[in-house]
Amino acid sequence: MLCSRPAFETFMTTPKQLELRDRERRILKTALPLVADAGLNGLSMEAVARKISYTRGTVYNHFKNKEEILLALAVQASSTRLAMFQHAVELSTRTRDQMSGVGVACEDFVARFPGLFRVESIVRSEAVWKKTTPARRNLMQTCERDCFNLLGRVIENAITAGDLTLPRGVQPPDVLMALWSLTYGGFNIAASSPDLAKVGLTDPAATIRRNCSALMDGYDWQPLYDATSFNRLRRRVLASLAKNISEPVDDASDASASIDHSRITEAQS
Amino acid sequence: MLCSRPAFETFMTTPKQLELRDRERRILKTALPLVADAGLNGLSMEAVARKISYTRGTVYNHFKNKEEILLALAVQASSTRLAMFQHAVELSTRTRDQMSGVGVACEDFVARFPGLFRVESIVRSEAVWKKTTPARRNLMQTCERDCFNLLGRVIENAITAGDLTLPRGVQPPDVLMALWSLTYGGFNIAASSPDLAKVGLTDPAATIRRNCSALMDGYDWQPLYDATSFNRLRRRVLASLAKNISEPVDDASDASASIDHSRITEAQS
DNA sequence: AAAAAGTATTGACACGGCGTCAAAATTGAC
DNA sequence: GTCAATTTTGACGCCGTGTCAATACTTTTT
Repeated sequence: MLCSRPAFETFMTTPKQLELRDRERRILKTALPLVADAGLNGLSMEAVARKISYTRGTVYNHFKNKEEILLALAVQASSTRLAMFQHAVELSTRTRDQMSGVGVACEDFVARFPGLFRVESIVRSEAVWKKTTPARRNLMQTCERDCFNLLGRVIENAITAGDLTLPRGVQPPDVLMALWSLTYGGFNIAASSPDLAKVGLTDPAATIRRNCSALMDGYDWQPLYDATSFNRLRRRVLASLAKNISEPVDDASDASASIDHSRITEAQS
Repeated sequence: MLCSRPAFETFMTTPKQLELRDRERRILKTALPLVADAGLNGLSMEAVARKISYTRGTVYNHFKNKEEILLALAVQASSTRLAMFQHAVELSTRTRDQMSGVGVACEDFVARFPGLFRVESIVRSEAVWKKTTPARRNLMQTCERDCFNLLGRVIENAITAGDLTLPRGVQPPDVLMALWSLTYGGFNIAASSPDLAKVGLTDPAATIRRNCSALMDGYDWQPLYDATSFNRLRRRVLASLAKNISEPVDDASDASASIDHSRITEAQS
């Protein structure tokens, strides 16, 4: 996905190689539901191996440990979200609509790939970094930075276009952090507080939507929120995402370093 | 803490009983750093038992499994935060200051008890609920609801006092959710994205502070943000919290159902 | 087409944590 | 000091991890 491999064509594509790649996809596909509904402990090399009818040893040839699998899933999550954000940005010309579109994409991501969303939270909260390879960690960080930069650019464009004027002392990253916190925090709360309805929050996603709009309005980002046009934009973005973005587990085509770490060097700070 | 036991005085306080209670505190005190720096997997009954110089069996007499320990820690986190929020609210008369004070308290909580904050995220993201007893789960939910209600009341008071007028379609819980998302999401992002500084966020806590103020300003919550008076309020709240709120692990005095579940009934939906 | 070289797969091993339970030790009431 | 009640213990069976030498299979070489 994302950074497409230089068109090398048949870069080592013996039948066996293909089988291995396919198995890697199968491993991830198998692992996702395990993590999604029982957390990191729900994922075991044992269970994955059994489900794909191989021995544990074989799974260990693909991933050094279960944290690597988790991180690989997190990379899928991040890169899928990034693709959706990019797509959403491209669908509009006005900066405010671009950012609103990103919000819609975010909501769509959570709704369509709840497992991947869950994985992201787990990766964030648990101590997985220490056990993973630098290669995959970098992949993850690159993804996150790309995402941050993409949205950062939208905000900067808004400023140069005159749609947005930040008050003294507030920088573009601050605004970005606000929107990011609102959606990330919001969806996390929504996903983990079963009875929000009891305290008056019947439709958390709608609340998050409104809050993001309120914040952008608060910063006077033009054109200000208007229900009708927002909903039109929303439908447009959702339709386009549905057409263009598919289940990420099907294209782990370049999960990068996968075979070559049978014996990986430990050298790293 | 919180709901103090009816002043029964010496309600079963043989020396042994005291020893048991004390041990419960020791268990939690021992467990916290384990969870805090290695996640749920870093916490093992084994390790806890060793550290307090008892056998695993004894620890199992106090907590049915490690998830119960985690949840007990989460309850401490929640109730401590609630106490801090209540304290912050009581320190001001104007509703805007009360809510700003809560923000300060929130920041103070994260700064002073990072382990407890970490525990909260883990409890949220991992599948612990299924393995815990209803009693403790209820304790947790009560705590969270109390917190929600406390802040909800502040917002409602703001409306009746005329400090805040919500636009059509926006309810008090929505505003609450916004502030909650901003802080919860923000501190979580700050805690788990090591290099925010590289993307221009050198002081995440300050950013979160600003964002909350911006949001309240966006809703035109009077009196609007003013740097000088905000900082004065902030210092006042911090000072008072430092005096009045202490390390929570020292007073697990009523960790409720603790001894009586040596053999707990499994009956529950 | 057969042998050699290179890979992938396996299953057994040592280890460590979980949760249970009957037996032993301790406690506190009389 | 005795005895019933409670607490503590350690050993058990189970499951998962991560490693590795031996085996099985591919691919390349001749």
